[in-house]
Amino acid sequence: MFLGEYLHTFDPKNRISVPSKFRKDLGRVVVVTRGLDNCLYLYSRKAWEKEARTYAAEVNGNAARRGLARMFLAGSSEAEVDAAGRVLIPEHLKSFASIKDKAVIAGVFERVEIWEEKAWKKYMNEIERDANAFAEKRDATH
Amino acid sequence: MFLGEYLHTFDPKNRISVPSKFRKDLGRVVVVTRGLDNCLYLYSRKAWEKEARTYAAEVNGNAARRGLARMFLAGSSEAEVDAAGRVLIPEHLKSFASIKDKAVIAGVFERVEIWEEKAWKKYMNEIERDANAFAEKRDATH
DNA sequence: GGGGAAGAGTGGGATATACTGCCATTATGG
DNA sequence: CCATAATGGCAGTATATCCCACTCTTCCCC
Repeated sequence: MFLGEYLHTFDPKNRISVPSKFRKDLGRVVVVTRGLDNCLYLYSRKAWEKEARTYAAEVNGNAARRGLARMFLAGSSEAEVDAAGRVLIPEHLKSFASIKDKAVIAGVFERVEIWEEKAWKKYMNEIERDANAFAEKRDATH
Repeated sequence: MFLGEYLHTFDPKNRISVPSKFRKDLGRVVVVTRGLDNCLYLYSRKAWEKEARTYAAEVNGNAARRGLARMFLAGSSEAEVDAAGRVLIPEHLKSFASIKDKAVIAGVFERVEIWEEKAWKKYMNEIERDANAFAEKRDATH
């Protein structure tokens, strides 16, 4: 279970350190992929496989499902957490999330998210402002 | 299981190198064929046979199935990965995908796809733009 | 409160490997 | 038999991967 938010910086080789509190649950092998709202998702190997299986079943589905499956699967990158607790993020994922060097790493229960610093702040401001309205909408679907 | 995306370039003789991470799973003998959305599919011999069998069962199906089956089966071309990790792509397949020299090689779980660089970028941009909407829709089915 | 130690986050250098252009050798066909 | 194309191999360059080193904070013990 991942909680909290951390501000870390990429080194010149596109590596970023995983918050130490997340390391145990993430394990040695992790998977990064494109996520919604222009952030990156970081999963433990096991958690990722669960997601991946549902997408893998859709690579021959209709255009929309096919597209999402490609975005998720081709956007995935398996990486090992190195001895210093860092993971390597491929260039195309880093640029997908518009990250230069500062990034927010946020724990969202069962997955970890990586956000461009300013995008995170902007998003959080909007959410806070609209929190009540969101709660109403969300409630309506249940 | 193939994951990730790579940008490689064709040499003057229509050969392109397979990302090193894909080589083990693809094996020495591979099959290239026409795919959906104007890209090429690349399979290991074994995986291709499995796909081919499902299409073969449809050559007498309705017009749409018949068409897909012909496109897939007639478009197939067997190739060997050479010692340097390259495969030769027939001219007619290369031009089918509108490839000049730069191509994106994407791992999509059980198959590999080869896209013209710009076509891939354009496609991904569209998917990204609509991703949230797709996810909403998909969510509604659960 | 101060000092020390341990852990966390960042940076950099060296070796290995991947990719690709080029050259040689073999096949092909006129 | 020559010309041209196709295949296979070599080697240089760039990139990635691994490992080591430093700083700063935090926590604990004295």
